[in-house]
Amino acid sequence: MTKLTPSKLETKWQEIWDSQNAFSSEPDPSQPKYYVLEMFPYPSGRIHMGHVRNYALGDVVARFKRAKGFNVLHPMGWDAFGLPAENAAIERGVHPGNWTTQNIAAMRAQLKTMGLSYDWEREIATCTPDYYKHEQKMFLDFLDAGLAYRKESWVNWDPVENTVLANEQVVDGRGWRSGALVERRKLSQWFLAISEFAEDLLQAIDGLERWPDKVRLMQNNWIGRSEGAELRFALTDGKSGDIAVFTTRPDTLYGASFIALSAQHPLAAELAESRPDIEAFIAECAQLGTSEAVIEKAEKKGFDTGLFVKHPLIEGHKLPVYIANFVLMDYGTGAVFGCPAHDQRDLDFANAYSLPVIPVVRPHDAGDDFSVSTQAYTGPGLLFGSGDWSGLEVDAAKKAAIDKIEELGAGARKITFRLRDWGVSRQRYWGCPIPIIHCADCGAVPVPEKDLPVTLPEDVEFDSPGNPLDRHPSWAQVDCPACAKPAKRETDTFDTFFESSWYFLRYTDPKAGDKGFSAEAARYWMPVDQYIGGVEHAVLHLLYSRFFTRALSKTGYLQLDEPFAGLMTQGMVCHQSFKDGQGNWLFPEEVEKQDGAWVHKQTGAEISAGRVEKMSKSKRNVVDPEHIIQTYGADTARLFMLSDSPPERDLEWTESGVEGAHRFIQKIWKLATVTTSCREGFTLNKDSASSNADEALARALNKAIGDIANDIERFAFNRCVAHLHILVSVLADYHASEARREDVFAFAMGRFALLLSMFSPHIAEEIWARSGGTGLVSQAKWPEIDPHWLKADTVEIAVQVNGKLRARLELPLDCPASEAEEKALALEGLQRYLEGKPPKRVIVVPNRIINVVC
RNA sequence: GGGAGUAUGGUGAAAUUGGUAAACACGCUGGAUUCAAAAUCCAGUGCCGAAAGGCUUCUCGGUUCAAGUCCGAGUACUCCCA
Repeated sequence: MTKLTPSKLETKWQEIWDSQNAFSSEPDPSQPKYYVLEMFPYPSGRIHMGHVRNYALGDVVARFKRAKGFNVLHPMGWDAFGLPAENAAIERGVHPGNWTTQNIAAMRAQLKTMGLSYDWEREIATCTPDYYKHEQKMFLDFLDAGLAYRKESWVNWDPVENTVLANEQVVDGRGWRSGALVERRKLSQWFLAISEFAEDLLQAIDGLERWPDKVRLMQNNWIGRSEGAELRFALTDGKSGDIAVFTTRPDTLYGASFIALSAQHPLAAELAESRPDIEAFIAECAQLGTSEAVIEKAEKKGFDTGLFVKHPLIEGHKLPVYIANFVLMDYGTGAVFGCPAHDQRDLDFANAYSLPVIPVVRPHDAGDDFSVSTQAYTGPGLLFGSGDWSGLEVDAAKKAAIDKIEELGAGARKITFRLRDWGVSRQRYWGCPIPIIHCADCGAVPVPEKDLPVTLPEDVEFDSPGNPLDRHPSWAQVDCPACAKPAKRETDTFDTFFESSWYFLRYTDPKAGDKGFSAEAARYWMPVDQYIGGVEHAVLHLLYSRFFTRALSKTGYLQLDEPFAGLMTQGMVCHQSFKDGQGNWLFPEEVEKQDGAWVHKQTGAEISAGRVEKMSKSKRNVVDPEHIIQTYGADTARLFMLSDSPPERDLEWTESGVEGAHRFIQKIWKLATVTTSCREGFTLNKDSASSNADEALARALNKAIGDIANDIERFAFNRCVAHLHILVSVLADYHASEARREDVFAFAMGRFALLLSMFSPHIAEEIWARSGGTGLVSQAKWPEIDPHWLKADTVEIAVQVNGKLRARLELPLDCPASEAEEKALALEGLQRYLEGKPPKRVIVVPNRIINVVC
């Protein structure tokens, strides 16, 4: 027997797949298509276990659908713009482009060792002008369509990184990467009008049936639709004008006791001009950042402006106007009316500034003396002390309130969304240049189409903080396309979510030159039938992609709303973490277990084993896939990834688990080495089977074919591996039995190879070839089940007495209930439980269970 | 603070519609082989019990002939939003 050398075997088959272009795909309207996509990686330079898991999962789906006769598109590429390349440039003096290109080459080589069934002809890298020129054009088209615009906005500014941060990049008021205290700044930025589609993006979630409920809910919450009213409060005491507020609780209007303005509200700014104390308070609020979480946690602070507004319903009643640190300018109108009795935030504020607390909704079991002191009442109930609305339920009162406000001309019904437009400007070099030229006379002028792409200059310096494009001596200096006077290029680049919002479309037609993709290619391949990736992208990436698909449809690129018909979010890859006596993290390969205790391999010092948690470089609880693949082979690594844990759950990587998978592969290899070539055309069926052993093998084989197909469809890959184990032990038993026939065995091994190829394709190809299979197993069709072998003559039925299992009974399949009952009651073992009494009732579930009640 | 999810042997887990709980694997124990070990093979392995038997899916309660699965309350952990 020849020893299994995974690296040799795997390289051999990878070269064959490559040379035959085994996984290339062209549109073919005569065939049903299936688009399998895994989230493309950032080219950090090395693959990690999360990648291995993601791609192993996707490859099962791709290979299975191919075997089932679909024309499968399964591409791979690189999300190649981003900050790490610039950090490398700063730290090591390498150009971000070179760094990225080298990383891509290294990672591509690593990925190729996994034996994934990608159409490498379609590989893309988003940092190439060939890719990003199309998104520059898209941006200009969005601009034309009113889906992109420029506005001044408050941003989270990271003073160390010199860039704008998204709210989710601000953690506890600090930049997620730099840890610097974030400042608020007002900047002119480019925005995409994602909120135009808010209603549609929300409604369409219902149709995403093959998405996890969890993700659908997260998208729902993120969009955050709320129904309410916008109403205007007129300023009083000689001041003209009014303040517009948005509220979801118009029913509590009679309980209003103050108005609160955001510190960024125009009226606040106006007051600050003549009031240094207000200016100082606004500056204090600016320290807080813009994230809702930070604002929610902060102490509620306000500043009395001395202004008053008229209450629209209560004649002669005035409300004071405050500037408050908890009101968001970006949400609603940047102003709220405070009803302390029914909103905790308003109540905290009112108590701090001694404002009245007037309850207007009482719980059903409370009387009109219901009062509120430190706990706001936000539950259901009846209105009271509210004029005509008294006695109404909250929902009815909301409706009545809006009707009244509209009747008075003081406001109107309004729906607002939490979702805000997407700011895409980043003060960064390594991103796609925004194709705009700023002219003193003409303003922001789009770069003419003939001048696209606007490419990044190569000669840039990273020796000081900030955006190198800003400092470049000549790059930004151009003539205005409109008036030809000297002008300046936009030096901001796009948020890197821009590239990942349409890459799945580029894959459908990766060489298209005039547009990012042709409408025909998109029509054939889209939508993505199965998208697979980490749940960390459940909100932003998926939402931006859904928006982009709509925006591109609106601008004539395609006709489609939803890009991803099916979504699967995989769990994390985890590993135990280790610390030495000094509290330093240790790599798993530095420790070993001796007599049940963890010790350092070299020093023998005792090690404390920590939690099993997500693999991360900082905790060193990582295992390098390259090392694993070199040691055990890709077939083993992939098999283990798919074994024990279901895909959506976290997976614990353990050495013993990999070794177990490897033992299984070696057991398979032993069978492979004794496989002979099957006679052409031989099939194991009821005519050719000649012994009990043949029949047992045929039954196991057909059961495995059905079970594995079924379980792949439901992503139960861990169960698939269990079915393989069962089949392999039947194959091994068959080979060891005296009744063995070589042609039967070879036939069964060929079928087994086909099943195995979904998970461990290299060894499967080898078995396929040895057993006389034609062509590649990777291109073979999924076998038909022979129903003859799935029928059983008899079934074992459980017999219960009062719901407790007391006996088992062998009965013919589909035995009539009366006969089954009779036989069950006749069971000797049952009598002692019946104690001679006649049964009160007997329930017979055919082919499953009999329950005797007595 | 709001929302969602999860909880099954020593471990990862399985049980698709309420119908024989623990498939498959890891680990462990014993045996075979070996000068010895590794590897391999065989057997055992939910818990209590010598056995008969009893008990068992986080806890408590409910619905049902029958509950891991459905309903209610609670506990713990995880995730999302704040």
